[in-house]
Amino acid sequence: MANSRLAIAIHTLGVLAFIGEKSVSSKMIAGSVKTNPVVIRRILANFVKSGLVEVQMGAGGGSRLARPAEEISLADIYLALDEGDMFDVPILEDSHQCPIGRTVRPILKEVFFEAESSLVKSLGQFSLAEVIGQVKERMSARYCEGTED
Amino acid sequence: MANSRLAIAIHTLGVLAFIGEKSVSSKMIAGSVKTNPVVIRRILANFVKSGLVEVQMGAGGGSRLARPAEEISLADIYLALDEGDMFDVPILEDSHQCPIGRTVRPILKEVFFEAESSLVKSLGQFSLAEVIGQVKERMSARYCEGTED
DNA sequence: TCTAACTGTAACTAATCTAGTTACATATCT
DNA sequence: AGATATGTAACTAGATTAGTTACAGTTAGA
Repeated sequence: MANSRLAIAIHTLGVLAFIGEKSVSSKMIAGSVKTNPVVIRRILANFVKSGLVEVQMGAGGGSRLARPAEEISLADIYLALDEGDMFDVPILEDSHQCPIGRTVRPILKEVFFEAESSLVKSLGQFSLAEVIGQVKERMSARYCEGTED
Repeated sequence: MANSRLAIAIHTLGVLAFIGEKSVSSKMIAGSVKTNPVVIRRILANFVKSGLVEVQMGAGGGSRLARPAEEISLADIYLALDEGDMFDVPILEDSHQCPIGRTVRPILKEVFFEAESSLVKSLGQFSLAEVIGQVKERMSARYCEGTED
């Protein structure tokens, strides 16, 4: 498995947080993330829907955070992407011969729901502001050393 | 996203736990899970590698748990599947123009590692025995009522 | 020792998902 | 009007998953 949507999403909002008040175009963000502007716009559409981002169309338009980066957690970002369940549990009809197969699904559903909730809770402990804060720290440290790790 | 491997894997070990001492063929398990025996054998191969299951080849062979179901947690099962990172973080070369892009990757790696650890920890709170115990409970409840939910 | 019942694994297909891309209608500023 | 944005549909390429067939190797038991 491996899905880079969450990483791209956080990076995208990170750019908005970094820039601040000004509107940023999807083209600029795409440059930072190194992908196509349409990919960025698709992700931004999720954020508009969940109220994390405000977008302005037309010349000089672009997007910016709808609230301070301190008040946006990584859980907010993850949930805004609306990716659905992390683990799938195949449906077996009631007519299925094996009683285990007929019975185990709701139990697994519950367990997976709890596991995914733990993940979201963990993501909720970090704010976008903290992530950007760390980026700034490392950027300046790197600049002073004049070298990469 | 959606991956049913974990559900199939737990179901598979559940059958082994349910049967107990006797060896169970991949064909039988496949019948319960409603899939192909090869799919089951592929998953069983992961469990053999991590020591959760013992397999015997040849006539009358099959697989069984290598230790009691009480001592197998859902985290053990998840980790045995060896699915790699849940979230990918694209690599941007040091030469990449945007400093955010160059710097954010290790930070996201850390955050995602913690989030995934929380998920594993949550899975670790359930044992295979508990899952099978609940299956048995619901099976008998269902039998008594003579109807489905 | 032969046979039937197993596993291990390679190879292929079909379905699904993600990312990337082009294209174009629509909106907005100057 | 013209330049600059977004929104979104449509297509392609690549990766991944599940399902399937096929077959070599292993083992128990008649």
